Amino acid sequence: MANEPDRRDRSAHPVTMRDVARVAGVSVATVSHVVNDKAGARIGAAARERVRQAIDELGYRPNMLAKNLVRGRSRFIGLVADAIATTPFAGQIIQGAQKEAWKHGFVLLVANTEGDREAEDEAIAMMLEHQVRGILYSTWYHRAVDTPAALGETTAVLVDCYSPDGQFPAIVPDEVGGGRTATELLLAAGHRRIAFVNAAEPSPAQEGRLRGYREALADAGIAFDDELVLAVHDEQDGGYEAGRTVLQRGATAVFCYNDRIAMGLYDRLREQGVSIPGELAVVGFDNQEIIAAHLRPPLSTVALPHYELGAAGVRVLLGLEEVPDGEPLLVACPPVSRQSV
Amino acid sequence: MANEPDRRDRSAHPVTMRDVARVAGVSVATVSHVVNDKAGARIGAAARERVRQAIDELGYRPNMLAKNLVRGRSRFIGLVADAIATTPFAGQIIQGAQKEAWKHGFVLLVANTEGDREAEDEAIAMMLEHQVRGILYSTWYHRAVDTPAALGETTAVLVDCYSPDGQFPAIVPDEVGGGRTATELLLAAGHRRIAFVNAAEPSPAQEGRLRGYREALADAGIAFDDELVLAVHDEQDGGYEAGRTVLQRGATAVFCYNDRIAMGLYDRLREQGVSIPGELAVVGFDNQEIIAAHLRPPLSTVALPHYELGAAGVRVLLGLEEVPDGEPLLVACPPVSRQSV
DNA sequence: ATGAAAGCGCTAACAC
DNA sequence: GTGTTAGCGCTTTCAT
Repeated sequence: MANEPDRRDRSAHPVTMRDVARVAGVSVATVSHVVNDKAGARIGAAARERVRQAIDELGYRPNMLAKNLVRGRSRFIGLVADAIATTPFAGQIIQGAQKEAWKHGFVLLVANTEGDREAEDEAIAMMLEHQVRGILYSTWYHRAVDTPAALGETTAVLVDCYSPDGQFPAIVPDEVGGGRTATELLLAAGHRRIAFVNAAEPSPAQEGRLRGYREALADAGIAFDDELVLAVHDEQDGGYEAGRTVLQRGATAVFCYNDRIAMGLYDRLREQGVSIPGELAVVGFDNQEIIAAHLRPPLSTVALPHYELGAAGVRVLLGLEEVPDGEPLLVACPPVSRQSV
Repeated sequence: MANEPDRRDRSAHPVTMRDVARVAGVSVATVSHVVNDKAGARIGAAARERVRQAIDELGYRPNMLAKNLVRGRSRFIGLVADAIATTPFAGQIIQGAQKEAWKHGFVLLVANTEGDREAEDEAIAMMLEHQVRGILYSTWYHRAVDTPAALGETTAVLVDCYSPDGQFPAIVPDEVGGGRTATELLLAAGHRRIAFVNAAEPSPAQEGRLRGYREALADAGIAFDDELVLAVHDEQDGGYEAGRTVLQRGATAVFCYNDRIAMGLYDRLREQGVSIPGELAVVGFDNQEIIAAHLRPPLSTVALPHYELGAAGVRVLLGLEEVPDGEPLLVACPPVSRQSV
């Protein structure tokens, strides 16, 4: 009785509930009941035991396709992203969404579209055909989007983006709060002449972070000095160029729009032999692990909450969390203190 | 006839084939045939047209759950990854896999496990229940893995990792070739004293790249000098420390085990005022976009082919591509020339 | 406490 | 050419 061939691992998986029922000497209904631990149905301990045994004797696995079909809805959540490969950000969104989805018994269907409208439509159609419970539409940086029409056919939630017409619930980082946090990191260290190297192109981040910077300054009773805010076009190169100006204008600290700008700035400072944070304190934004944690000295920064954005996205999608009226839901950007302040 | 409410976008999607059949005045079989453009079945142009019209009048979408159920297999491919969020690498694997899967009409089911065995088992079980066609098991850096038992229940392919017992087909980067490529980049620029700052911990990458380095040197008729190969433990910090030694030993070029080591090395060189590539040429490895493309000067490096790894993974899984006997399939690491050589 | 039967939306023979 | 029919694996009344 020990050298029976083990049926458990054949590739095709034709072990159905009926097989289990036959082996256990019960009906499929009974099997269904014990498999799902149905509350209402009382099954005798004996039968239950026989079923359990048959199940692992045969290596039975429920067939979700059938299960979902009969229930009319699947337990899939679609996630369409515009740039999975280019940044680590999308990965964090996926990760957050996946974990939260799992927690509620859902599975993620992922599609990358590279921002191509046709690919998006195709992805959404595919998800709809799979009867997804809803779709998370996400971008890798915070911005306004023009959503594909097909999104309207299901429950959709925008992640790290928003539609200007407020058609869908949206979840975005709190840029203003983040700008404030970054500035406060510097303020708390006693700095009063704090420069801000901002991006040049307008965006929710560019505007929001600036506003946060001004608010923090105002709260600290420091007059805003626009000599101290610079706008750069490139990231690393811009930071490098801005380095000199910042020094000339007598700043003792600088808040960089993002970590990459800080990275360029570091280069300039190193060349000029100015020490961080001794002679100039710097804080970044984004918390791009690869950069921030490994610059010399490690960069204090403010994190973009991508993981949380993804997680909140599924919560909202599942109706577990509310979003304010027409407004996007704001997720806080927490400070990450390292050694540059 | 114009103010009929548009049924197209109600969230629940109860428009079935039967509805279409009724509206078009045909049978469901006919609808099925036109929807699937069945080769064998000849449908009259008139009926075909009526069906088409009914379809978009009602906003009908096929129900994949039902379709897959009746066919016995789904068109899902599972991808289990150990670190989606921490590096951009996983994103590239996902992206490659997703695109290739799509091309063949498959959809990706993604699960992140953070390397936790229990999470892996759960993920695999879930995928199996969804009747996936197969599973891609991937890691974010090239290494040997001990595969979860449940993988054996389906077709599995290892991506960026391999099982020592060769139980599953595996696809990994060609580290030796990559090491060679990196070295040749330097050789081609006329360098003869080329240092190699390697990682200290043994790994396929650590061993393979070193071998490639030696082979390239040998091919160029340059004697191997072990004074010129350094082993560092940390990445950025290690590179920084190694900088001095490299200079002392009279190297005119250096091949860094990865871009992060190169990043640390850059810092040291900048401090000592040595110019790149004028006084010292450097090449990295990995092609971590964020770092390599934005260092000053931009770093020449060798790319890890994650995208291709993922794509090849699904091809192998689908039986579209063969892997050598017990060996992993090697994917080339192409050079990326920027300005540090 | 357990089983019979209907049916989820679709495909695939096989009739007509 | 097009319709009829029998399931795919499962859940779920409703009987017994």
